[in-house]
Amino acid sequence: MPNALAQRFARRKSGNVGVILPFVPKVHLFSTYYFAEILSGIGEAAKACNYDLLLIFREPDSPRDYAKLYRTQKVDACIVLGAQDVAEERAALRELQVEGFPFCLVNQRFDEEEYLTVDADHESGSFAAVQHLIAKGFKRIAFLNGPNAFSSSGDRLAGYERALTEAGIPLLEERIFTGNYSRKSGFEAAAKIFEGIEKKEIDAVFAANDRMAIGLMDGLRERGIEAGKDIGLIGYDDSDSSRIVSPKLTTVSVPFYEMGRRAAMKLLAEESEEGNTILPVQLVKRETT
Amino acid sequence: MPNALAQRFARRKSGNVGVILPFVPKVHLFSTYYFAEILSGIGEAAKACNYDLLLIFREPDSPRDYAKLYRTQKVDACIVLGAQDVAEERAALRELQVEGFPFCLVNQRFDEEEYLTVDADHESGSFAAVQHLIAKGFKRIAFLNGPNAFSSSGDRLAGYERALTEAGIPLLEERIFTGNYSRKSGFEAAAKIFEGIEKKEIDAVFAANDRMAIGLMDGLRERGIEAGKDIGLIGYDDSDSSRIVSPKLTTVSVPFYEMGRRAAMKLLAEESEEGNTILPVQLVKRETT
DNA sequence: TTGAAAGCGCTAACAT
DNA sequence: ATGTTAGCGCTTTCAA
Repeated sequence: MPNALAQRFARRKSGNVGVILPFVPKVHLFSTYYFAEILSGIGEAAKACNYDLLLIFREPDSPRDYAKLYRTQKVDACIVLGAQDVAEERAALRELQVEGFPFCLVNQRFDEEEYLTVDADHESGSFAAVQHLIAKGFKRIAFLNGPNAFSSSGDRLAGYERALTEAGIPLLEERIFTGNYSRKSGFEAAAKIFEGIEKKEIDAVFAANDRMAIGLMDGLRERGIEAGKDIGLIGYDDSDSSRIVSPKLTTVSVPFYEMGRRAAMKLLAEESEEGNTILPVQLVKRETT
Repeated sequence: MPNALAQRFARRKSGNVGVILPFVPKVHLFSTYYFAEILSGIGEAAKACNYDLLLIFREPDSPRDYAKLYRTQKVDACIVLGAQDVAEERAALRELQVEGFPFCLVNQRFDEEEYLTVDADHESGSFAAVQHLIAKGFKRIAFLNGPNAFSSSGDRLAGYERALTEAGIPLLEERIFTGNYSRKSGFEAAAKIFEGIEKKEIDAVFAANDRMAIGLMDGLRERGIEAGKDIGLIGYDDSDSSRIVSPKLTTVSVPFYEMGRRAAMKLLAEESEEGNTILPVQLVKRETT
């Protein structure tokens, strides 16, 4: 039974793929459907390619020294989850690129850069969601987006705008709200969105993820507004919660598991695709529309 | 910047803690609150002790050769999640013990064995849950348990029995049902439990986890029975879902994060406790009771 | 206190 | 094809 440590040392290959997990304050990290699915997908691919999975928990204070993982030979490649478009992240990723350390981003793009990326088509997903609301007769559609440090937020905004524009519905600044993808931020957005509903300026909401949509549902319910009855509501992710909540949430299904799998494949498989992969998403119609 | 591979090779220490994850068919593994929380807790402790986390995804067909992980020096210690009391598992763990390979079980005990273990007090949790139902005036309390390959299932049964016995309520075999902790199995149990409700033989249900409780809620709703109104219902785990579902589920909160952290500490910290650690759980009263 | 050197268990290059 | 050996980058022991 060969000693993997000696083997890897002699080969100068760690045999590990690192999975870099973002720090999510308060919420224990994996409590989100999102990471869980991606991680499982990565796990499948890694196993198939005979790699081990090293989990890297980022910390809030510590610098993002991703390159160190490669220099110390802890990993041969990394998958970066929850990367954000902020200066420090850009610098850390750029360093990897310059040094030739292989990595792949999941669900995040940096448009000017030529990074390996696996993303989902959030522009189309948002377009389909908003188009569905329009088809259901809603005309004053608000949008509760996430922080724009995530490319998916920009993609969703673009899809929202395109759907409205194609339908000839004016695009109003005051119908766009920003949360941080947490349930709490959705709950808090209910105050302002309720005002809009009262003033007949909002008759439906498209939220950028299920957790915010569910928080919003709760916040509106406290004010006597029932999603699916008094207003239309669509979430995003098709998480377990979207099926459990009542009324059941119309949402957009994202192939997170497959995204994780493909990201790992890009790094580890023999013949792998280059550049950016974009996977399709799908609207799932339920009771809130 | 020292080469960790060379360092570990020279020291004959991998610097890795393995986390052995059970294979859960169909359901992508982490989609459960349970593992997510435990894993985060392990991550915190591992980082504090300067260990890296190696994720080991078990496969359905492959044998449980845990010892190989140590022999090949992939890990220095392991935390076993979702261990089951079946022959193959017992043999694999016994081998680790005999060889002196350190490991810790989470949420599972093997009573005759002296393994390092971190568990929660499910007997007390179940007792409190059933006692609460009794206090609410329910008298014909059914129990939807999980498979008895898990020690927690046995613990919960014991708590259920003790609460009934102390209240002088007869223990009836036909009020005990078995699922497999999946939402689907809860949903399916609704058929038989509905019969019991119809016959006035059941007026409340204690389910061994939230997912089964929620599946049961849905199944009963299809038959016109509303949890919290027509029957009492208690789940277990205090997962996110229990708060999202409506009516909100009364449940038992388990410190999964802390359990993971403590398990890792037992293996990695300088001065660490021996044997079995049992952490308290807490009843969380919500709308279904 | 500082420095030199053997050796960890493999791989890979080379020689047979 | 098969066997031999240097060397991977550290740690640790032992000598100076």
